[in-house]
Amino acid sequence: MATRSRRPERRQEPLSRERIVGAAVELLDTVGERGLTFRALAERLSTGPGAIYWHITGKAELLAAATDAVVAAAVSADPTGTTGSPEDAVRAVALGLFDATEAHPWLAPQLATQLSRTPGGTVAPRIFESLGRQVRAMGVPEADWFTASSALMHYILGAAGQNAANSASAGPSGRDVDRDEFLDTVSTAWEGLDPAEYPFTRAVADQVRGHDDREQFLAGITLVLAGITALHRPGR
Amino acid sequence: MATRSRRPERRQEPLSRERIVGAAVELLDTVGERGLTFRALAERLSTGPGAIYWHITGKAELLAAATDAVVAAAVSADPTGTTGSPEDAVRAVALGLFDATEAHPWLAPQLATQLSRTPGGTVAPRIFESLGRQVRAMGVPEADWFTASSALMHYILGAAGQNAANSASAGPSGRDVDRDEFLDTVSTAWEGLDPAEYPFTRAVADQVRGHDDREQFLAGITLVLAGITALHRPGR
DNA sequence: CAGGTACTGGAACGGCGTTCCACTCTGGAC
DNA sequence: GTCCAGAGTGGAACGCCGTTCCAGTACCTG
Repeated sequence: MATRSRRPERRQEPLSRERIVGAAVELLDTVGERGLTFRALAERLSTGPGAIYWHITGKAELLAAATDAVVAAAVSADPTGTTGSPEDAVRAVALGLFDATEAHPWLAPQLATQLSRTPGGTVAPRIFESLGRQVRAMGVPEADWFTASSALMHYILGAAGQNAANSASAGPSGRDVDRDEFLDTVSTAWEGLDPAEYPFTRAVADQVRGHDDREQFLAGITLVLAGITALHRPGR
Repeated sequence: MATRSRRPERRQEPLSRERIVGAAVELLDTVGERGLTFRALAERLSTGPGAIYWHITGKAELLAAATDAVVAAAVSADPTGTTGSPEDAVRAVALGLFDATEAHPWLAPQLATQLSRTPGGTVAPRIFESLGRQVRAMGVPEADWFTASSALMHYILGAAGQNAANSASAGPSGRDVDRDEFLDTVSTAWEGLDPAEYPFTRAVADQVRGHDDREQFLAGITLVLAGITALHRPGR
């Protein structure tokens, strides 16, 4: 069966950069960053560690490629019509990244490492472009494009990084329970801080309990957008 | 010399958590994150790897302690009088962290990893407290304290993480040159992107060249502060 | 069918985090 | 002054990692 003459299929499917990166993402999602080893990756691909090095330079490139693949999918997710305002489009991009960091808990630290160690990479321009277009559409003057877009990107990356610890393992139903448990733990820990040194943190500790990360994240976006409007929008 | 009877000094100075963390920070600063190994640390402390484990659980705790030590020093740096406005105090805290990530290039990725993996740690409350007090002083109503402080913290951490790649090795004089070279590289890379996919990024590419990171960072802070004022300050 | 090239995968290397344990040193009991 | 329990030390060893090496295989070209 299948065209024998054209593709006799060496083994099953030839190894390729794409297949390797895909397997790496799966491995990261299931067993975490420490579980991604070349041996485990080789076993999953039914090959040896050496074969992988023909397609990938090393672990750094592997992680970069995995990060890039996930980010590319996240920011290019342009689901329904783009009928909304530029502000809504910014929110959509931001939420795409936020959700990606929740779906892939390894993403946030990896993003930070990537961006601070290899700023010439493909990840930063991808995010920057998606946000910048909307900033331009908001009517911000060209001189302020960079400042406004950077501020948005920095807030998004900072916030996404923070909120990535929640989704515990992979409970399909117990997710909200885990979340509440987690927030409760943090809240309790903050309430137990030294009153002399942490009066403010203690005062807001119970605002943490039961709050919605997504909503909180969006509130921050709104705040930054308001700042852009207040400072960089000429006509008012 | 010295009181022989009281402290005969076992070797020179007894090993302690403090001494270990201090050496770890020095090692991180000089040879980078990959250079911080238990063997190198042991050699620097004139001991063996095993002795370190009596004081520190493992590498994770070592990195957490090093991060915490640097952050604590950064946010508590309260130099001149606090006569300025709360907004200026926010800027001071933010710059403290910004400068810390420049002085310790390993800090930014470490912060992200720390905060997303161990949010109950001491690092987040430290930063949150410093910022939150000023938010309160700005007259933000209590219900918005958490949102405003979080937004500030997220922006600061996101931005600090981004800008940490610049200070190359340790050139005492050639720092600005390195900076300009680095920005030039990024700018050139952005100009070389596909015009169809990255029109916006290409358009702002030369704004990157020769800009001042610190100034840019402060512009973002101003932007977030403006958002807070616009949205959360009752009497406008 | 011969030869070259693209690709494979198992074996091996150096170095890492961590554990183990024989040992030293020290303060308190008698 | 003697002794001892236990805190503290540090070198050796273990298992696993990223990476390299290379003999071998499968495919394409002529």
